[in-house]
Amino acid sequence: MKDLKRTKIKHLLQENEVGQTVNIKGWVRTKRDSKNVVFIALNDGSVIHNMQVVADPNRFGEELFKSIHTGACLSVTGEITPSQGSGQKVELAAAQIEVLGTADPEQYPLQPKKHSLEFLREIAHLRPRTNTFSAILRVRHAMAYAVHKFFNDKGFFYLHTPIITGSDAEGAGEMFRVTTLDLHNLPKNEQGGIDFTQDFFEKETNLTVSGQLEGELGAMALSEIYTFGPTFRAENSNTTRHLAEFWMIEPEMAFYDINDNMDLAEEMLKYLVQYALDNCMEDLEFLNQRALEEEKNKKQEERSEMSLLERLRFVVENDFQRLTYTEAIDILKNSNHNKKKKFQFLIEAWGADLQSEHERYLVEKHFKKPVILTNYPKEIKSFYMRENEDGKTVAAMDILFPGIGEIVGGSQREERYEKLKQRVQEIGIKEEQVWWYLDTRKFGTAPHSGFGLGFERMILFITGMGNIRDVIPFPRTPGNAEF
RNA sequence: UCCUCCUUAGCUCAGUUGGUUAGAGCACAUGACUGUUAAUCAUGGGGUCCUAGGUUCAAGCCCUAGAGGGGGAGCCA
Repeated sequence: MKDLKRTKIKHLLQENEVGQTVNIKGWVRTKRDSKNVVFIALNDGSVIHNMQVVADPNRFGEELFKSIHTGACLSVTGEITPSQGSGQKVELAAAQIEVLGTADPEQYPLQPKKHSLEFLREIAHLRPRTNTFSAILRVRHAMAYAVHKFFNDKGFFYLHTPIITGSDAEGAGEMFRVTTLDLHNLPKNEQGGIDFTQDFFEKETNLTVSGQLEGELGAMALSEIYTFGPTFRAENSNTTRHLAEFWMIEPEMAFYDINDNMDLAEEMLKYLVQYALDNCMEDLEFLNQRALEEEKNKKQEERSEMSLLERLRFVVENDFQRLTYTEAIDILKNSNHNKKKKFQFLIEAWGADLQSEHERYLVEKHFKKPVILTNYPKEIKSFYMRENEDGKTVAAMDILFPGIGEIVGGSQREERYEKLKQRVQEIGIKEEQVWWYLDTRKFGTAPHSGFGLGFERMILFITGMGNIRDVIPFPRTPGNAEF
C-alpha cells in the first residue's frame, strides 16, 4: 500500500473512482473534529476544491491529530467513498495517514479565514496556498499557454529577444543597469567618466524595456513573430497597474497595416478570454464570487455594473469600439463632463495627451466597451511609428479596457528609410546606436506592424483583481524585491 | 516623484471630550459534542497601541519628525 502512486485531487473529483483505493498528498486547509470522526480538507493545488478526508480518531490515536493543523502537509491513503455530507460528492476514507510536514499553528500565518490582500503580499512565499492565489496562478498559467497556442496556430514564430541589451534607444522608460564592475572602485577613462570598456560587455548594458526593435528584425525575415518574456522598467511608478518587472507579449508582423494590426490584437484578446471561459471555469467562478464580496464594501457609484463573468462574456461577444484620436477629442470636448468642468484636466485643444480620466470616461461612461484609439499626434508618440498622410498624426493604436486603461499599445512601423532616419535625428537618438534597426529599412524594407500586450494587465482583467501586485507570484516594485 | 488616507493581540477591527487595569470576532490551547463544511458550545492564555521626540497632573487619542502600507495622479504595458 505504501508504494501506491499519488493521484491528483482534480482527477478524483472529476472521474468516478468510488471504491478505488488511492493515495493523495496535499496541504491541510481546515481540520474539524468530534469524538468519533475527524474531517480534514486537503488541497494539492491541482484544482480549487479540496478533498475531504474522513478519519476515525479511535483508529489512529489522538497524538496523530494533535500534529495536524492548517498548513501541514499530509500523505493519505484510503478508499474513495460517496460522501454523507452535502458539500461534496465523494470523500476519502483514510486508512493510512502520514504527516510529511507539520505547521506550528503558533507560527504559521495563514488561518482558515479571510486575509487582506495587503497582509498576503507580506507573505508572498505562502500566499499561493490560499484559494484566491492558487486560482490566479492557475489562470495565469492557462493564459500563458493560450498565448503560445494562439500564435502557434496562426503560424507565428516565438522569437527570443535579448534580456540584456546594449541599446538605450528603446525609449520606453528608465532602465536597470547591468554591470560586473566593482561599484566601490569604478575604473575611470581619460575624461573622468566611468570606463565601460573594462565592463563585461565592454560597453554600457541594461535590462530590456521592450523586445520590439529586435522583434522587427525577426519579422523582416520570418514574416510573423512574437515575443513573450520579462521586461524591466526602473520607473518610480507606484500604482495598481505598474511593475518594475513584468511580462510582455509583442507580436510583429510583416505586410500588416494598422487595420490588420488592430484585427489581430482584438482577435487575440477575445481568444484569451474565451480560452479562460472554456478552461478555467471553476477558478473563474471562485474569483467571480470573491469580486462580488469585494464589491459589497464599495460605495454604490464605484460598483461595476457587470460581474466578472459578465464582463468576460461581454468582451468576447462585442466588437471593440474603434475611433481616431481626433474623434475622441471631439467627444470629450463636447461631453457634459467637460462642460461642467468635472475633468481635472479640461479638454481644450487638439494635440493634448489624454489623461487616464479621459480614457476612463470614453471606455466606462461613453462607449461602455473596450475602445481602440488610433492616429495620435506624432509629438506624443514614439519615433518608430508610421507618419500618416496628414503629416501630423501617426498610425498608432491603443486598446483601452474598463478598469485597467491601456492594455495594448501598438502601431504600424515607419518603413520608409528617409522618414525614419529623420525622426531618429529629430528625437536625438545617436545613429550608431540603431544602425542595425535602420538597416532593415535600407535592405528589403516592407510595411509592417506590431503591438505590445502587458501580460499582467490581461491577468488583472481576467481574474477581476484590482492590484497588479496580486497577479504575479513575486512582484517587483520600487522599494520591494523581497522573496 | 506628487497628493491623500492608514498603522491598536497572530489576523480583521472597535476604542466616546485626553482620565482607573486597552476590548471584540477569528486564530491558538484545554474540555464537551455520533457526519462536519471557514463546524458548534464552554473556559483560558495572548499587547513595544509603528518608531523617536514633544505638550500635559495625565496621551492609544493632541503636536513634530521618521518608517511601513493603501488609494489617486504622472510615466506606461
